[in-house]
Amino acid sequence: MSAELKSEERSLNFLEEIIEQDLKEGKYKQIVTRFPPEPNGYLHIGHATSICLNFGLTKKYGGYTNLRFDDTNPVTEETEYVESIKDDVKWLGFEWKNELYASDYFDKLYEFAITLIKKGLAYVDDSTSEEIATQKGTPTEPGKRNKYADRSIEENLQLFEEMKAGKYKDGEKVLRAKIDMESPNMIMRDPLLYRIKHAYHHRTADKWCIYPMYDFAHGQSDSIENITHSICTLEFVPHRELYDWCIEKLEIYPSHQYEFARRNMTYTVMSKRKLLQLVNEKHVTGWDDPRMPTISGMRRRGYTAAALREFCDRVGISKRENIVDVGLLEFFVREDLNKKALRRMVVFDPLKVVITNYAASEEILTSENNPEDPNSGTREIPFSNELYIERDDFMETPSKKYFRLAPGQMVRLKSAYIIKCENVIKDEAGNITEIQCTYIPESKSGSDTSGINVKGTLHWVSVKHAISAEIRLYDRLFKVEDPSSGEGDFKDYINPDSLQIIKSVFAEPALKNAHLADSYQFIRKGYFVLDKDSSTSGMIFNRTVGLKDSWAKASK
RNA sequence: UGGCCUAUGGUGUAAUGGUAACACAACUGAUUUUGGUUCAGUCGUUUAAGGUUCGAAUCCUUAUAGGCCAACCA
Repeated sequence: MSAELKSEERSLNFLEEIIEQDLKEGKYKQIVTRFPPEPNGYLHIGHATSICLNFGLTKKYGGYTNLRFDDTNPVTEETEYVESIKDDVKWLGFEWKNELYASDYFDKLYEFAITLIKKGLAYVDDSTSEEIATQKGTPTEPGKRNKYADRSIEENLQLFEEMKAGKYKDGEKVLRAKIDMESPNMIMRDPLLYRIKHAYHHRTADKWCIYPMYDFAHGQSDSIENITHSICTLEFVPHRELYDWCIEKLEIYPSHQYEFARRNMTYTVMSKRKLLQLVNEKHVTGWDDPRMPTISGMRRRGYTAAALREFCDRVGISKRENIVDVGLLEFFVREDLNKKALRRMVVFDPLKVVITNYAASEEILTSENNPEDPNSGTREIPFSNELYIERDDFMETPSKKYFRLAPGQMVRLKSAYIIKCENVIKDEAGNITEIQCTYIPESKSGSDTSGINVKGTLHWVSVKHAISAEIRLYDRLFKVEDPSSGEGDFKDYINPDSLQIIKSVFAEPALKNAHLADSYQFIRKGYFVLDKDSSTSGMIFNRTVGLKDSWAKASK
């Protein structure tokens, strides 16, 4: 409820303003958007921004959003990608009205091309790609039209028909729009509409050997679907002129294109080409490697859909170049997980503690599952006279602000007793092998009558009850904030320590029942989630994100 | 040497001609059986120069900086 209040207080972004204006003027009864991925890679956090935008807008203003695969280039597109994209959109929590494909419109698009030819607005060009590039001029010099532009409508019709029939090899001919070779906008210098590709298409198979270019497919697809607001990223701004030209000449439903700045994030890369490279060259284990900025990677890492949605909403959109701090995303992940994650105790680097005055062999203690959520219940934790604590929770000669265990000092064991360090045992090499402590019986958690106040509380695990698990600690994939902007190859900036594996940690028994996709907070350690690599023989946990650690910062 | 887009704290976004603000980050302090959470506070911003105006982050001009455009990619 307070979240609703907040969103109402929040001001409109420039697209919401446009839409509210359109609605006010009665331009549309409802708005229709689309999310138009090309199935040539997995979706990343930048796409999540677009998804939240497109689906969020129609949810807010009434209308619907289509999922449309922009599959006009058969050589890079695969069904695997189609499936992953659908999974990701669903997981993010959105429902599309129609699942569509640009390839659904290939017949229609072919008709559109014929229409343009008949209007004298398109021609078949026999030039090579090099010739076309040369004739196009440069941003500062106008281009020149070649002789093929003079072909008759009849000839163009016949040649285009022959292109479709497979009479020509790849690259032998193209269909171009006849617009303006001298336009200051390079896109308008007789852009290519169709090219020949004798390639198998993931949906139309071998039906076609000519395929429309983006500029001749996207706007028309929008138009066919009656998209009211076609939202894309800034690099398509110059294409808008052609987008509008096609709609005007074809006299079809006038969809309109609006552009916003793509989302960049620190310490990662966001282009599908680069991500594909990381996958292909095995710098990561796959598209869903938890270090990847992909939606599937983040999901596997333990980021929640709610956190991603909140991130997209709260960061907002604009038209300026940006690189958002990955720390902001991590903030929303922590904010969400703090409310939801069950608390568990896990010791990563064990140091044995023996309670010398503990007479019973063991007892069962209870602890809250999540202090932030009273409905989360409690769990049982076995306690005994032999425990593990974290090695860095003990210091033989502590610094002044060190609140943890040290000779003669007392600490609280979380949900258990206060203990006092009496003796330090070392091996011959001088390594600490064991800490001997006494406990304060009347300091039991929940019924503490000891009157003792301690500054530090430690997590712990009973030695004989501990279960084992593997832990994967992830760090940023790159060492620098913007790997793409530096000199040289972005891969030069890969962080060699982005994955640290701890083969065996000691966990409290309650963790045995961990489920995939359940998030846990390992107390004082961070948020973790069970990885799909886990088997019956061993559990593997991914670190989603660490806890804020002001002590680590202060002690530096 | 063409055209287009954009410039607000460290970062991301507001303010729509009328008091420059919110979140994150950073820093203090309080609370705390997680050095977590929570709470209170501090820090710091309109690229520059002109112009219009009673009044400009906002409108205009110029400059500067960054981005995009010369793929048979999207």
